[in-house]
Amino acid sequence: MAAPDTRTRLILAAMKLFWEKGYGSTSVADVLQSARVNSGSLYHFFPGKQDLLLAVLDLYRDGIRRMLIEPAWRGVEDPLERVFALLARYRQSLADTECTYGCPIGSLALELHEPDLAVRERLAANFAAWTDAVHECLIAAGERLPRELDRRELAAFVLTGMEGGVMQARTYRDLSTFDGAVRQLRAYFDRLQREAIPPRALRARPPAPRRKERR
Amino acid sequence: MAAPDTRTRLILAAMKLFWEKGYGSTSVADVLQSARVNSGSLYHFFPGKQDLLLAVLDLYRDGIRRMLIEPAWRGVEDPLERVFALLARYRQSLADTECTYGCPIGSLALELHEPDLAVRERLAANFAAWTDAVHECLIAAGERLPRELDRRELAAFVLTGMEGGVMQARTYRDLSTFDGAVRQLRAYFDRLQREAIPPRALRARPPAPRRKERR
DNA sequence: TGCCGACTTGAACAAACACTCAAGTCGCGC
DNA sequence: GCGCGACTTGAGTGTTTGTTCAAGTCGGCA
Repeated sequence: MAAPDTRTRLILAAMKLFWEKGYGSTSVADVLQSARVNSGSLYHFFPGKQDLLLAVLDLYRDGIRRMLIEPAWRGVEDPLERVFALLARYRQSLADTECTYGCPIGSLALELHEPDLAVRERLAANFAAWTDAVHECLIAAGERLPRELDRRELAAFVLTGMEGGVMQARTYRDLSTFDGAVRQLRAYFDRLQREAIPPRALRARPPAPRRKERR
Repeated sequence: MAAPDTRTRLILAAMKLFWEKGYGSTSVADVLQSARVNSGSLYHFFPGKQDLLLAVLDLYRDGIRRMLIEPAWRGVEDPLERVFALLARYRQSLADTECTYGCPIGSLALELHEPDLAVRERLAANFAAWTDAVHECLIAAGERLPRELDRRELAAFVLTGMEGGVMQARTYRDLSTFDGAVRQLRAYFDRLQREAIPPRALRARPPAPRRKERR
């Protein structure tokens, strides 16, 4: 593992700090210190602090598959379980940090009230990439979900549930609302599946398709 | 309407600015200018900026019934429709501001990464008051929902859906994800209700709910 | 060897920040 | 009229902010 060059060191340091402290509360000096870089170098690579944020958001987006989604799906084949495996990953992140760090994109999305178009576009791209992954699962689930169900809308709703759950978990410093949100989401999925089962095949569907069953 | 005194003028100005720009991006000078107050007066009433935030959060909490929930429920008697009337109010707020201002509490909850206990407690109290209102509705719905349903958990899930929907609406600058989240939430509620209907009374439930009905 | 452009260094900058304070105004009880 | 405490005034505090820049290092190429 070669030592990362200055530019990526800056992006990685900014990524970490924006996640931990938010964008506004992270000073350029913080980033410089954490990356062990002088200010001149930063401004050699980036016109300003906001462009550093753009690079961070681009890195999130480019790495969302390899760093987030694929690890979450490893060992989970059932497409609907993959949706919940993704949520479990966020639960783990909350648990590891005593409910302080949740979804970096969501935090930034609500923190930034002055919405430079470039920033908003990248936030949206990150949300879209996340939603796409869930959407794939819902499509792969095929007829286990009602035919007339809007799968894209449901995928976005899963993101909604994750972000809202993370927000409450962080505020209460307690995982139980996050768990409750996941449980309600699962209850909804269960009902959708029950409804989608064609009557003649009722017996053919065991309660849990594969892997561990949890409620 | 008497002119508000200095203290409340400060709180109201801060409330507006924190909503529009967030806490970190609102300077004390902004508040002073907007409230037409000198800095000495502010520090006569409040030890510091954060205590101003505490006062704002207390005001939100104290006014949540009169200013938010009761207006949303006016003219809506059906308890389950009241849940969606509350969501409709947030939709209106997003629509009125071109999807820039959503839920002030949610924004603050994700913006503040350094979580002074006092601030977090008030954020939590605001969430709890909101959830309580929805909880009341779910209890008032009585047997229209499954008996074994955890009504408190579902109430928190409604908040989850609202906050997540607001977050995406703001990011995409588009109401459609918010609407989609509400639609999915309604689909879940519909299924819960359908399931709760005792079989012998199946014919007694018309598609559109009116006031509370006997089973 | 000499030169050039890519990159680094770190002091310096003005603006913005939250906050302080000595001086002053004002209404009210005596 | 007097004194006192509540409140106001606004210039001033020191610090932190994002950003600039002249000077320097260094590797590769002619």
